[in-house]
Amino acid sequence: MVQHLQAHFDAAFAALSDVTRRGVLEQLGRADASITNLAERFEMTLTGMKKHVGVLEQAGLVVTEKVGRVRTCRLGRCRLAEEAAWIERYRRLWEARFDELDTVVEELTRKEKAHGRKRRQ
Amino acid sequence: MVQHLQAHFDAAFAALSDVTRRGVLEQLGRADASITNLAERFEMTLTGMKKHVGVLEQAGLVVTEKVGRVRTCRLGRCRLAEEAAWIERYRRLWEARFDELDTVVEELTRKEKAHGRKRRQ
DNA sequence: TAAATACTGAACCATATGGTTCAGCATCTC
DNA sequence: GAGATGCTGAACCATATGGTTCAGTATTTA
Repeated sequence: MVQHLQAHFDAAFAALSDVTRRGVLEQLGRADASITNLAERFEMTLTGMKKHVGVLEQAGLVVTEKVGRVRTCRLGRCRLAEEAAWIERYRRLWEARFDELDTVVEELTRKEKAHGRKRRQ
Repeated sequence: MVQHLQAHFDAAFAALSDVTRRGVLEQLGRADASITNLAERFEMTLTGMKKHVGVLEQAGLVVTEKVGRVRTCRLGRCRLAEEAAWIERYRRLWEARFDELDTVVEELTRKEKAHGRKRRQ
């Protein structure tokens, strides 16, 4: 279960680590699109775009459906909820860590003052 | 400026896309650590761990300082604020997109009801 | 000063990534 | 049915990734 989550994190963050793919997600947020649409908009070959869509699909961020000869891409069920939560947890950790550091610095400063000038170089 | 931000996104999300690196960040949230510390905890060679730390450092998530023979790693100034914001924006987009879809579905359902049974196969 | 510790760099390896071209194969459209 | 359209798969390419080993160098420590 945990491994499963971790694998999902790997896939989702990796999917987001490319500027084209982030662009595709934003685009699909505005309207569904075919592979051709996306390839044109991002100025690359169909094959190249299909690979990006594949990565996004693998991560659950996009779903596609082929009807006739055109494959339509739309946003998938993955809403990045866990990913957002992970980052939020990290941010709290970060803050706690630096509050702690502030305390240490403050403590040192306090001691410095208490012990006076004799410590100065 | 935008390119700069995009490059940062690339680096940050890529850094987060590995389970070991996410673990290192969580670890450093608890306490600073040397390369040796981290390598032991994550059961890999010093060289391997150093590469991971390098990636995290590149992304600004970690800073390191070598004093004597030990290099200490701690959390860097990057707090993933923009990344969190990006994801939140995406989530709102996602919801808007699906609300819209709901409206369409609702609309269809309404029409279906209005036009009655004659349409049914 | 010798041995242990901590890191570093180069070299290597397998696999992944981000792209391309080219040759299909369906499916529309005329 | 012929041609245009849209996608697909294989093959290729350069570079990156996630690891390793091995041979150092620098710094403690005994």
